[in-house]
Amino acid sequence: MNNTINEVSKKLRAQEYKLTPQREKILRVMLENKDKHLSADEVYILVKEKSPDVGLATVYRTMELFLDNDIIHSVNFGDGCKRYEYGGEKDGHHHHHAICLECGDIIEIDEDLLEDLEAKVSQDKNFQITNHELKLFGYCKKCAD
Amino acid sequence: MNNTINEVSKKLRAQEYKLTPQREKILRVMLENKDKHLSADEVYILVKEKSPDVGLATVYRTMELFLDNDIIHSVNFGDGCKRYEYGGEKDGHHHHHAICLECGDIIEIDEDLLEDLEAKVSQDKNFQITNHELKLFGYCKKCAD
DNA sequence: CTTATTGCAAAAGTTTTGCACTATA
DNA sequence: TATAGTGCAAAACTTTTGCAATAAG
Repeated sequence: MNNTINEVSKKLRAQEYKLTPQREKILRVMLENKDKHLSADEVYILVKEKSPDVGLATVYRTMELFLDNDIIHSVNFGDGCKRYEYGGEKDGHHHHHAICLECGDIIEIDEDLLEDLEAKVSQDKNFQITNHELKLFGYCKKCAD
Repeated sequence: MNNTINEVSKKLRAQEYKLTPQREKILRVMLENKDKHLSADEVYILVKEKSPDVGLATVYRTMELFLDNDIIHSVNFGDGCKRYEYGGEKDGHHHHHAICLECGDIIEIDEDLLEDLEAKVSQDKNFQITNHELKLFGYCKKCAD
């Protein structure tokens, strides 16, 4: 993890940004919650637990900075706020989500499986695809009728 | 179009809801903008042009009603607000979107092409899929390098 | 008449911004 | 000591809600 933090620090410095103590704390929270989809407020609460003197505005500004520098990416599940996950867009196409309409559980789908579709769209529509986002809605094992 | 309005009216009455004049005006705006993705505020502005005495709260409440009754569906492009499009979820899996990162253009993709992927996910994860949402990001013909 | 629906204004929730203060190179 | 970064509070936006007035069966 410290290795990752160093890499991020380097990436930021390359763009003349600093990895300040606050930003590092926020980054640590993102790394410790790689599997979750945290809202800005949730990040804020988690950061506050260990460092009570970090402001919510700093969290928002840091998320924006991390997004711009491709350190995190955001997803929107339509629940009223943006959610963030460690890992940039340019790290390649990332995983999909299956969202249970009953219990709200989110299942990660690591396989890609969109190559054929993308090939067709790129050809038919003359659209150069750099990334994608797929959400499947339905019912998980527990909740299926 | 009047035909569609009658169908919606029937659908609502079946659930003991009325197609009030306000709701009909909102529905007309949705029908006149089938190809667009309107925010609540944009719908409000369009409705106001012809009927200045309709309130924004009514637009929000009507969108909720139309969503519940599968008359419209919503999409979220991460720009700070929900967007709505005529046509329900249950009308079958609907089209995908290719979003140009340069000019913001949204290209509709009518083909589905996700059957194989869904079959695999449903089997591997034991997840019963009822709908999906796919966004492709990249560069359109005009903007491609 | 009785109940659903509406408009308005207020409230709630998320995100952004202005500004004075602080840390840091 | 310049400049980037921060915390706080205020503002901006989207969405929801309470409530009295209205409309419609």
